Amino acid sequence: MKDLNKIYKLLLNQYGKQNWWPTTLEKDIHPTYHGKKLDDSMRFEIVVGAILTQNTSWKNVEKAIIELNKNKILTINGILKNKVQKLEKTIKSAGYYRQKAERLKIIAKFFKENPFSKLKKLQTEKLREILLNIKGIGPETADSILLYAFEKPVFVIDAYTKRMCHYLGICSADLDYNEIQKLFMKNLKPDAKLFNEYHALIVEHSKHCYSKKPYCDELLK
DNA sequence: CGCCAGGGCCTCA
DNA sequence: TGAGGCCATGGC
Repeated sequence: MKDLNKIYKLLLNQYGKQNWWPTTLEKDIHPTYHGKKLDDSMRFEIVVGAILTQNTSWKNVEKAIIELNKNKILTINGILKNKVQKLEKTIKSAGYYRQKAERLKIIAKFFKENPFSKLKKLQTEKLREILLNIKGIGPETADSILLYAFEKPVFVIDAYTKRMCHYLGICSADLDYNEIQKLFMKNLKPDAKLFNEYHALIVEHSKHCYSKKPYCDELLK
């Protein structure tokens, strides 16, 4: 069995750097993050994307984010000022739009009351706990926010990661979120840049190998 | 037409 | 605590 560091090297070699969090920079509509230092508006956009992409393809999320930006709703105050019905209409393409509109309201309120500058000073574990107590934020969304918006070395586990690990014989199919996360974090250097790329590479690789059955992974098996 | 997409909440044992 | 139902649009 290949170890997790080896798998990373294979994926990086195959697909190259992913430079997440992804944006539609070619459309020149919202800010580009590539190689830039994150500011708070960028961090918030990442949080919004993390909510919208729950069980949803990024393509559909991208449309919703563009619509939010066009309507000047892609900010904490924008989300707070607009009616939930307006939010629902704007993010419709992302699916589950009623739930997600409500969730955006809740997280906007949270980040209004708790600025990034304050939250950044908290211990990662403490911040994770706080995020998990927000309605609409589960383990994957919390960890995506920690890793991509706060740049904390937290490994994000998603359905693809579980599928891939099970297929490769790295873990059993029913291993729970925290256990499989530990598996990655114990075997890798705690480096936010590494975790950022690794998770993105797993998603990219899985779109090729783990989207439709029967799964077939010539690269890693 | 059916399946899937970068999940999470609620309910009910 | 864990399995199952539910949420919903768009691509293929």
